Amino acid sequence: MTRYTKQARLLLAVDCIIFGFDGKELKLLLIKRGMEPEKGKWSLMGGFVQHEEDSESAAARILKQLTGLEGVYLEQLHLFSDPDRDPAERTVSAAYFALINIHDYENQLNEDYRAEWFPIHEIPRLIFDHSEMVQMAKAKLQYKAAFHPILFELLPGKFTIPELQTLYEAIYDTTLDKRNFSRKVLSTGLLIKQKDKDKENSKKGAFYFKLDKKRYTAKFHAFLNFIPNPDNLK
Amino acid sequence: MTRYTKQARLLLAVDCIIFGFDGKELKLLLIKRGMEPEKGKWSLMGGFVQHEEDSESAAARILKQLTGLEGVYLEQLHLFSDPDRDPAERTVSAAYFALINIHDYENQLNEDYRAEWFPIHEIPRLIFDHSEMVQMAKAKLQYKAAFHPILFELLPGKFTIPELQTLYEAIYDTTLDKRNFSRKVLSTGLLIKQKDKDKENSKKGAFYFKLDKKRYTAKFHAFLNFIPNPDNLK
DNA sequence: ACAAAAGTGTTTGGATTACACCCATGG
DNA sequence: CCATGGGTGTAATCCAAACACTTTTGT
Repeated sequence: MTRYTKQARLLLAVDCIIFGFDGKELKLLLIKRGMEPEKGKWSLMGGFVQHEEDSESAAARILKQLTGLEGVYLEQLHLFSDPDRDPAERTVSAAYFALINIHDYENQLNEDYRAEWFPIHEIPRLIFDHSEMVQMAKAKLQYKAAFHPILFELLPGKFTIPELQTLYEAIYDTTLDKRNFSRKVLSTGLLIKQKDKDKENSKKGAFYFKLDKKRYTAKFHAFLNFIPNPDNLK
Repeated sequence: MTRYTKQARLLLAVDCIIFGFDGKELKLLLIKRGMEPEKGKWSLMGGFVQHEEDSESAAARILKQLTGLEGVYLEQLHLFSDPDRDPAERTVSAAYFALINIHDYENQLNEDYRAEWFPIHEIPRLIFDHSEMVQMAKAKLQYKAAFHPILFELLPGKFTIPELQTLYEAIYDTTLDKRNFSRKVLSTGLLIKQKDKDKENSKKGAFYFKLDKKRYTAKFHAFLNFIPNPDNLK
């Protein structure tokens, strides 16, 4: 059997940039690294790709290890391959970003990792090139969410329009006109109005909506233009 | 020194999806694979990432090996990591796509690889998962070119508006209205009209334009909306 | 003189924006 | 009864699309 005898072998890791939204702020789930080097420092959740799995499965496995969640939105971001990125040994890392419903996650948390949610504007210093990964993930999320209805992945099954607007405002660090916003969102035909209201956040109460799963799947790649001037993104 | 002793090591390759434009058609540069397995079959140009280099440098090196070109537009596409993608040995591959000016390339060709340009609609069967890579690269090129002025990378330093339009039409397999197209393109302020004309392709002759490099760099990430209805892309 | 491609302007409809008031409720 | 946030409509503007004729010149 043929083998590529002269070539260098290396380690393949995956790291997950895990976004969550608590109704108010965009957050990132970080852990205290459990192994040397840099043990005890803040880090993205990661792990090594095993011999019989691809990097997508590895990312899903690792995400489940930490959060207990399956079927989460997970997308390959970038391969980071600087020869010196990990001082211990040549390791390249495929970064994935995940969008999770922060409420699903509560209670399921694997205590082993001492994970914590950090507001996106208060990310601590991270090991290796993880800060760069976070930067890139943020940029990609902004880019993608400007055109595709991806942010619903961050919300619970039932949500209100004002909640959704707060989420967009958090992602883009801006404020939006609520009349224009709700018109745009509703005009996509992706939302189904419910009979009940959320009374937590206001006296009047705001109607809940659910995603129309069929149309969501169908329109996922359509260009929806939620954001007024998507220039000056990257 | 710490090492990750229990983990599996593997090979990291890069493969390049090399696009070119001959003024008429979008093309892809393929080689006859020179090693086992699958020796002699059509393949993307690729190679292994060396111990002291990152995957970007490896892709640039490999591109130069084949075409002699440096400073080429090169962008990471995706990491392909199916455990069985290479039957010889576990190898993951970072795919990069390159946009080159097909005329720069002529004459410099490295004969060793028996490379040939194939029209994008007549790609032969490729080894491993290379067809999937090509598919993804095409989709990404379409996606990106709908918003960003990336296609100039495929043209020579001097080009005409009709040439540019032909290129867009080739990428999207469609036809465009030349009045609307030229207005849009010129309104970006990216083009500088030259004094001379191309007399090859018409009796009247079409004025040459050059890219305004400064503005091109500045506006590279802006949203230019060259394509009427970018829905139904992916 | 005619064929072939380049170049150019106007009109129309739809979409996006800006903007302000009323509604329902809990305290 | 009033403070708080939810919900809705309209007018003005801008942008994109549709569309046709004139120009140049090689043959």
